[in-house]
Amino acid sequence: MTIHGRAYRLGSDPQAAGGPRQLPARQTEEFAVTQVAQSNRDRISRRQVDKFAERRAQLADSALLTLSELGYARTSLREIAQNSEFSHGVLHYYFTDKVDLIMACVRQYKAHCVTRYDQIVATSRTADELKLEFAAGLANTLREDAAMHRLWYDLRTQSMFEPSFQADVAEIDQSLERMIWRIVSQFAELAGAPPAVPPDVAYAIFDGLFQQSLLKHLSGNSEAGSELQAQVEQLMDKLVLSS
Amino acid sequence: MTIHGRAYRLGSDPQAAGGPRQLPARQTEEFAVTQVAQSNRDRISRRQVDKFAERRAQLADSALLTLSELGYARTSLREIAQNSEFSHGVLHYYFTDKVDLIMACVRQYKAHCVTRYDQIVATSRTADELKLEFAAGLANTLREDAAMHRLWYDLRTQSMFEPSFQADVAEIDQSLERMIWRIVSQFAELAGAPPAVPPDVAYAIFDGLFQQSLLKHLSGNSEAGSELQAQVEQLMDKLVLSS
DNA sequence: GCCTCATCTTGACAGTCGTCAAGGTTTTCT
DNA sequence: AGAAAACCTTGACGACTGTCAAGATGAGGC
Repeated sequence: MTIHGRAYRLGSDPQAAGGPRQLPARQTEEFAVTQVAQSNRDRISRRQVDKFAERRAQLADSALLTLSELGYARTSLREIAQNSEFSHGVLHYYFTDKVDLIMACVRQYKAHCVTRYDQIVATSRTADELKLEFAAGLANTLREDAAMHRLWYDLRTQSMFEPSFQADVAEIDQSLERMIWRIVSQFAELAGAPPAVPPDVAYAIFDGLFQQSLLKHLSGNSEAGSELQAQVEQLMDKLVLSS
Repeated sequence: MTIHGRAYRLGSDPQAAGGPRQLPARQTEEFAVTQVAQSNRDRISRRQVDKFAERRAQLADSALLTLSELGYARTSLREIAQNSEFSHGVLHYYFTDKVDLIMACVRQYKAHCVTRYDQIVATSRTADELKLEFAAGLANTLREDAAMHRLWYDLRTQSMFEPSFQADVAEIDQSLERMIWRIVSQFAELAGAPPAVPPDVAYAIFDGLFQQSLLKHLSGNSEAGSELQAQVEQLMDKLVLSS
């Protein structure tokens, strides 16, 4: 009756692959259950789903560390498991396959990353303040989270070869574009001048700058961070139309 | 006496790993050879070196095709050999290991790529002409050589993980930066205004734009090429200081 | 307390990987 | 022509890969 406990992909639910066992899916097939038993079962299965999703997140988090250290090409499931507190079998229990795991990692990454500058956007009172804080924030994450950033570029490039990565990667890329646009448009508003470039161009510019700086930083150039900071400060002004 | 025919890495020669057999290296150890015999031997070994380098180039070319189709993570030496007209053993005859092969590919790529716009730079008579031709050229190679470009981004990202890739990748990236700068500085000169950004920023901007467009193109957006073209045309004017 | 099911470990499978050695084939030199 | 060296093929090795099944372990509901 019950699948003996392996993760499986739910056709309808593209996200967290639907809880432990197929309990939530099975409910609809059940016949004649009392109202109270039904709601009881709901409560239970929801708890199970939560636990399942929690461990998935925990494993994805751990996998992110390994991936960011080795890169996609050199990371095996066994290596990921070894850097977690579980054995390699668990991965196949919580993820249908490697792609499923990697995608969970990508989504986990997004959660960490995408709201990074919203605080700055919300609190900055002048265009200059926003510009300086943004530049400093970029330089800081370049230095602090270099490994994670290179993983993002790695996975994004993988999506150019692996169609199964495309959808999720594209979605994150778009939310990064929106993140950048919140900054640029707010900067333009504070400066009292319209933006000089559309959202996708603004994102491409900062993404290109950041990637170049990351390359320099990871090849041992310790000035890459402050250089990026200066570049961003000088560039921001050019992204709004001066009167 | 003679190594039985395997490729080996020469400490002094970082490039094509020094010819067939160790002949060129052995000459210095020889004692008492007549002048004519020496020059004769030179002629011979040079021909052998040429042949050796030729086949290396041929194999690297073939490998580039496979790599650009599958990406670094999914390309094996056996797959590369299968897409060439040789067996998998030859690769180990002409290349010391996988890294050696990949680096040969990267250098091969550079030869194809780096002078792409020099013709345009040399013949354009006005700033507008240069701008339009450059934008059209970028859009064209985006469509025609998409697979090769994604491989470049793949390998460049690999260099963030693999230190053995760093030197060669950095060198190519710098010559790409110079390529872009030849265009921008010539554009500025024709426009009669100084460039608004330094070389590294200019390169980062176009690289970012191109990479975003490549992502869109490879995910099925058939407008990516013409969008890139329009973006570049609009952006070029902003890269020189208007009076 | 038992019983059930979720969870996790262990071990194994069929492949594939990079590498290398032995030997056959072709080219080159004398 | 014969010898030597260069070139290429074949087959194998140990290690590693993703995946999966069988079973141990543990917690929760009755």
